[in-house]
Amino acid sequence: MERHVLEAGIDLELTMTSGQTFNWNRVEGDFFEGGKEKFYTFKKDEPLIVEQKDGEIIAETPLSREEVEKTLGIRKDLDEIFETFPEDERLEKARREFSGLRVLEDEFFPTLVGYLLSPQNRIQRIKKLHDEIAERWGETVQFNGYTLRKFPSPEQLEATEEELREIGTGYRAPYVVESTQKVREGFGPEKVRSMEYEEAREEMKTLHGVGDKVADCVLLFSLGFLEAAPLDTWAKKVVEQFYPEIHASGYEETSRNFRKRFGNYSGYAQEYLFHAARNEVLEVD
DNA sequence: CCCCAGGCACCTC
DNA sequence: GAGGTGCATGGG
Repeated sequence: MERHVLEAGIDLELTMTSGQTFNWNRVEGDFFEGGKEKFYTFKKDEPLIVEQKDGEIIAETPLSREEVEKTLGIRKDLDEIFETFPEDERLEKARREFSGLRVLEDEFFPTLVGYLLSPQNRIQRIKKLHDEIAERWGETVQFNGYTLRKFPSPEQLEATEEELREIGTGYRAPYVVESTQKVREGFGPEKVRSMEYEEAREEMKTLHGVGDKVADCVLLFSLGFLEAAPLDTWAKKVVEQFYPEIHASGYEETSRNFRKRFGNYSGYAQEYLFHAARNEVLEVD
């Protein structure tokens, strides 16, 4: 893969395709679309933020480091983050291989729905289902001659369980129906954000379809909890194989051990290890 | 036909 | 809290 690392130390291509986000789309070779009226282009190797309103482009701004970071929700230098980790050859190897991989802070609701669809599913298929929901319930956005769909708001996503099953969500359909209902009724990210991490995870788990792992994903990828380390099948394999002293019988205890070892940016450690394992830079099993 | 995929809810004990 | 089971769907 051709790498293009921005001045801010972000490899957008790598980050957007790493499996953490379902909210961004490639429009043509070099475009990504966000959930808002903002778009990115790398045309002529000049990264731009393109902002528009009602289909009209109102601003094309060269990507300054600050703007990139603000728009993507990145608040911390990668160097500073890695400095907080203990000496670790696997993390260092992963970083050499995937430098520029960052953790984004996406919008809460689209992220929540994405991970509600994630249990026992493939990443590509989660993305497909996420797009299908946008297609059926989201409003259209015109951009530079393209017609795109935004992911629906909780109010717009008035889908029945049967309708969601029709598009192939399977047994996860009621997760989306019931959790969307709770968000409409006031379950909001603000309250969760104000909590301490472990309390926030418990709060997230009051939503139907949100267990430990999905809670950690939503906390890490949309609510700014960089200590949240989702222990998915890949992370578990890495832990069992390379960090047996961290491994415990239950999710909660393993999570505690993981955070004890890797600290306040455990989410980053997980993301690099996850990516390394999934791409066979770390050989598991 | 089989097995598996960013797990979860629900049920026991 | 720990441990087992059923679960929709699609791809290999």
